[in-house]
Amino acid sequence: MHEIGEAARLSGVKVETIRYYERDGVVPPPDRSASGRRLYDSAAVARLRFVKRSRDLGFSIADIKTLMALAPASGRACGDVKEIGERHLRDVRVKIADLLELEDALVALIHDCDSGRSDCPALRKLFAA
Amino acid sequence: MHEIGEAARLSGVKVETIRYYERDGVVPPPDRSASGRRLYDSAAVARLRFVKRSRDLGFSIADIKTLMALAPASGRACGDVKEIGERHLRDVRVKIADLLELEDALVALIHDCDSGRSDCPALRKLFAA
DNA sequence: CATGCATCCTGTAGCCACTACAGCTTCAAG
DNA sequence: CTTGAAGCTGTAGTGGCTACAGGATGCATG
Repeated sequence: MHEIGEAARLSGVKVETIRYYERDGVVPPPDRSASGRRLYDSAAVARLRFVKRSRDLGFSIADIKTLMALAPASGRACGDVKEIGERHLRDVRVKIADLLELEDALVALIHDCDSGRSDCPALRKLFAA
Repeated sequence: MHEIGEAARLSGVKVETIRYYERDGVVPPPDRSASGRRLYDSAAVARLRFVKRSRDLGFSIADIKTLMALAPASGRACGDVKEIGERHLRDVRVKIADLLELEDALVALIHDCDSGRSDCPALRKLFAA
């Protein structure tokens, strides 16, 4: 059994964030010690790690709740997981495409800028009709 | 002189967002009609368009405030603008790199998933120690 | 002149996923 | 027995909007 600080160290989720996840219903409320401190067993720590990994992969809290609910299920689960993953993958690819366009636009924007210039081409472009 | 709705149409910034920008100090408070309605001249509309373009390019509100302040200045301005643009460009490139990694990780995650499977490899990976 | 409807106004609350206090209690070490 | 770290609850703040509620105004029609 681990107190919240150790659970944080073991899972990579910060203490405040763990409490937030509990409030938000992402993870179930853990047992408490006689004095009211949260006590996490290894399954609870594994759940926190699951949430951490999923967040690092960019899944929303809503998606993670769904994934957590699917975890103990069987049969249909894997297809549902795949669907969530593929939807997220599509979102990520859209974001990448957007950012690549953005990159080009930014390069073009500041291309002719120079510290000595009195008439800034970037500002001009941003202000142009 | 345009009321806020027309200013919104001309600039591409939504009505509520224009009011938010005013509250936040991104754009100065415009003149008012006798009955208290906001009235925007073409310079004010141009400022809104400037903010819109900059936001579309991913600049933060804080950066946009700086850019707006630099706009009327001369001499040093263009170098400062370039600096803000380059910093933002670096951020964008970091985000692109992160998302490309994420893309790979997601592909790997759901690669072996299938709707018929009872043991989901994605969930397994997320739960793994 | 009255009615209706669009548009405007202010002020406040909600979104996401945390993060950061304030003010308190508990626990282990010295 | 004191000190300091770590725990607790509850609330407010972050960015950049968005969405009401509840009212006033302005313009076209009957």
